[in-house]
Amino acid sequence: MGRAPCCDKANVKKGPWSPEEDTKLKEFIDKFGTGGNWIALPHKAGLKRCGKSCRLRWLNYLRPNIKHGEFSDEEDRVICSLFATIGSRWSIIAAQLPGRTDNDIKNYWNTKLKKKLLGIAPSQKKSNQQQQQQQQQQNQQLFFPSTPPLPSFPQDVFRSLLLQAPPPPALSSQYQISFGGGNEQSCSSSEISYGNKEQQQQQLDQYDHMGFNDQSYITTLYGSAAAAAGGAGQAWGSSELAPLEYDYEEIKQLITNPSDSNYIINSSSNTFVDDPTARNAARGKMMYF
DNA sequence: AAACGCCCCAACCGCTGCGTG
DNA sequence: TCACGCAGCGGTTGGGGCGTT
Repeated sequence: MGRAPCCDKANVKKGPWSPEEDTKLKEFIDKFGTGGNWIALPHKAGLKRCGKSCRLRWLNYLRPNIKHGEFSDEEDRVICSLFATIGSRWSIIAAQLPGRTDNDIKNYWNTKLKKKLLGIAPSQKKSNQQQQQQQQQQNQQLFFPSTPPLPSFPQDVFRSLLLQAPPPPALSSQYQISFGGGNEQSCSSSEISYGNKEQQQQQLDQYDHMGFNDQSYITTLYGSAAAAAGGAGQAWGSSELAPLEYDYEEIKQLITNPSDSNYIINSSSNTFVDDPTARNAARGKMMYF
């Protein structure tokens, strides 16, 4: 049996909000707040809407200081760098952009920024096959994005470094492998280089089989390193974003000196914590793409 | 002017995690 | 420990707007 519906679907209005409904909702919340109970709010406010719908309308449109309109280059940069690091965690990304909502950013990414990054002109007519090819290219590029521009790394040298890196003794072997990073939560600069060579080699082989290459690993590390440098040990919300301009020597340092711990973003407190459970959970999402 | 197709975005849907009894 | 209810989140959808034919 499924979950009980949050409201009586037959008696709630759906679709676009009218100005009158907006006014009712805004005036009610201005006066009484949400009371921490969105389900009860529409009834109290005299709205024939589902509580979830009210919440969404308030958060995405009515609440104060919402910023609409064009995204700046700086906002683009923040979105790109965070997407490269944590993937489609829109709420976390939105927390870095005052006035922007997760929905806004998600829409902006899906409709504009992604295409902008990939250099896709709008309204290009494509066959199904072309569309499939483009989708594959997009998947490959987006999880290992190339913006901001990545330095060029010698692939064989990187693989060699990766396999030679010493495992930090404190870490349990079951958490030692972490490739990806494009859409998982782990944000350690050096966890990619940790321990167990056999498992690492297996993972490398697996990624090779999936069509990723060593440049992808570099890209992954690049994103993770930026996040770790900017946020490790600090409250995520208050940390300055790290510059992304790591050169090869810096990346090499990060790989060969795995001195910091593994950090996972704690999504409720927006802090970095060393949490094996969370890390393991994040790992489960790694192959999602 | 009409038809068509694409784009964008507000809103919805369903899932997950957390708090509570 | 379990079930339940809720808030929050991310993916998806539908329809209006707009450009093109």
